[in-house]
Amino acid sequence: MKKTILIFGALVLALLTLFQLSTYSLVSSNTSIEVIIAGIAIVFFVIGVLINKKVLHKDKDTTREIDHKKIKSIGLSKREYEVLCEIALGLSNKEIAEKLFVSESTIKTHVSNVLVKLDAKRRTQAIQIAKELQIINF
Amino acid sequence: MKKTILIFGALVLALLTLFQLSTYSLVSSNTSIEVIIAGIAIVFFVIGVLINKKVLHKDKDTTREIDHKKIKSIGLSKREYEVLCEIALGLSNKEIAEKLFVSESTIKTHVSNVLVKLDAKRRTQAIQIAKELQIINF
DNA sequence: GGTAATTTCATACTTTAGTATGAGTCGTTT
DNA sequence: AAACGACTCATACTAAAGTATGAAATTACC
Repeated sequence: MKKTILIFGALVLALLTLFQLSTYSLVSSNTSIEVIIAGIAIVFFVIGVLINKKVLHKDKDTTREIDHKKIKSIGLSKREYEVLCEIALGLSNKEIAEKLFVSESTIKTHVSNVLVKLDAKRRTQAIQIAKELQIINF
Repeated sequence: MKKTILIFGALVLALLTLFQLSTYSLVSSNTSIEVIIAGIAIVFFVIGVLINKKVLHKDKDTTREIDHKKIKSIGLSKREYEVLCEIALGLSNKEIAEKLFVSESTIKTHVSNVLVKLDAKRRTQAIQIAKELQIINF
């Protein structure tokens, strides 16, 4: 947050400098009017694009980044979360068991725990809920 | 596409007019230099923001809009697609049957057809595949 | 008007998913 | 050391999901 304020302040300063420089150049008539105006136009155009990009980029991030704090607050263990991710990829219990080198019984236990903690009745519903909680990537 | 070119042309024209107007105002000294520069700056800033917004908006649309043509090319019927969407929402066959006012048998038939057409072994995998094909919203 | 595709439903069956319970192991914490 | 949480596994069971097959009604299309 402090960084943002600092950058913003520097930007304002730079703009004021540019402003003064422009008026000075015009008064002293060292440079042609068109060049100054074109320069101003380009600079502000770029600034507009950059600011807009930053704002929209933040939006995209918040909708795609996974919320690790929420995972803990829900009470999902590391292994349970792993299983949840594999479920979301469309794997069966047997396939998950083979992928994680454990028995299918173990996966069933994990799945049951995940369903309880996410308050879901089925694995498909768990996927949906996990997505809404921004716990998994989609 | 023609519309875009037309708008772009109009924009360029408007900018040139503004440009000429600015230089004229400066030469005739009817307006203060600062006001003109500030005006130019604001106009180009806004233009930059708008253009950037349009470009990024298009990106978002392409990643989120569902591909109706692909649904047809896969061979999914209207009802089968409906069922697919309900599956993605995490509903069971029974719940889907109640929501669409048909029997569970019917839903099972539709689900089987969907799985074959999407080349999926399970409904969870069907969700994943449908997502990759940009057939359903996520 | 006939044909094809869609939608509907049923029955019987196999497979997968999910629940309940109990228990052993391992690492951490107190 | 004892207690705790996380991970593992098994067995036995119930519930859903998915397959196969056949068939009737509806709709769409030529």
